[in-house]
Amino acid sequence: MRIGELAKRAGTTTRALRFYESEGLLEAGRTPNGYREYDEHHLRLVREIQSLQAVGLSLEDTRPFVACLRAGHESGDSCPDSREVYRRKLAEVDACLDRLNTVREFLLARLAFQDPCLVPEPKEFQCSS
Amino acid sequence: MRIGELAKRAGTTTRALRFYESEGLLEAGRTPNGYREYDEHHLRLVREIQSLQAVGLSLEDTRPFVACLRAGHESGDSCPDSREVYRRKLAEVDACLDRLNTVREFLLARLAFQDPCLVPEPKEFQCSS
DNA sequence: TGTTGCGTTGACGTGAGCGTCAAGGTTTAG
DNA sequence: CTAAACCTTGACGCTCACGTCAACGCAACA
Repeated sequence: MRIGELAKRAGTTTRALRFYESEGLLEAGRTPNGYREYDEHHLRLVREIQSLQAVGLSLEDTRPFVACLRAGHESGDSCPDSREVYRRKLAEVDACLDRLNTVREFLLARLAFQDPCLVPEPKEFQCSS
Repeated sequence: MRIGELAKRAGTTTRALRFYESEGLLEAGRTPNGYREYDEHHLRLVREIQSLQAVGLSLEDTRPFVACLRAGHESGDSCPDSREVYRRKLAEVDACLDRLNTVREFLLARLAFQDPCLVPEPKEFQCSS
């Protein structure tokens, strides 16, 4: 199938697919006229990437999973590198939960009373996912 | 005091202070030679902005607090607009906590077993703070 | 007088993951 | 034959809160 169809079937855009390729995540074959050519295996890879992104992993973090699938494993997270990414992300999530709970307490307190002196935190504060 | 001293006392940079001014958050006076001129009140405003940013509020969100202080209130969060920002942020944080807990469960499950089919979520997923 | 260290504006860079043209070639339907 | 609907590469845009020059003016000290 060509890029438009793959995009449609995966529920994404051609731009995203070309971007994945530019990042070395999705190597496509080419037809004689230069069009990209994909198969079901590619669809599987794209779905894997999407699932992982939905959990908050960066594109870079999906790399080991894609490699794992391309290495022939039936699931992308059965390789050590993938599991390491899971562990790292879990730690991030835990830290983020702690931080957000603190923030939540702060907001509740501020909405309840007034003026308890603001205490700026260690600045290392970035929770996203 | 001039911009360098204010930056030092607030623990920030001159670039940030100029940026706040360009955003209309921090209006400075000018000496005859064109230098910006600040006082203790400005320092208070900068500290307010920093505290709020540390809790995960955007610069845009700090606007009502700054306005509240400039309106003469002793605390920036005693005005209705400020409290509304708190409430909105609290809702965001709650949604984020829910989402992160889901992600956490997912990661734990994946690290424990293998291969339970990935379920991509509603895509409206962005937790940051 | 020269140097160092302040200040000024302006403009481009950063990161993530694409969106959105631009300017063309190809294929397909009518 | 032609127009629509695909495809190609390349390049700039977007968000956010500044960082980092560049090129210059002003001030203080030896």
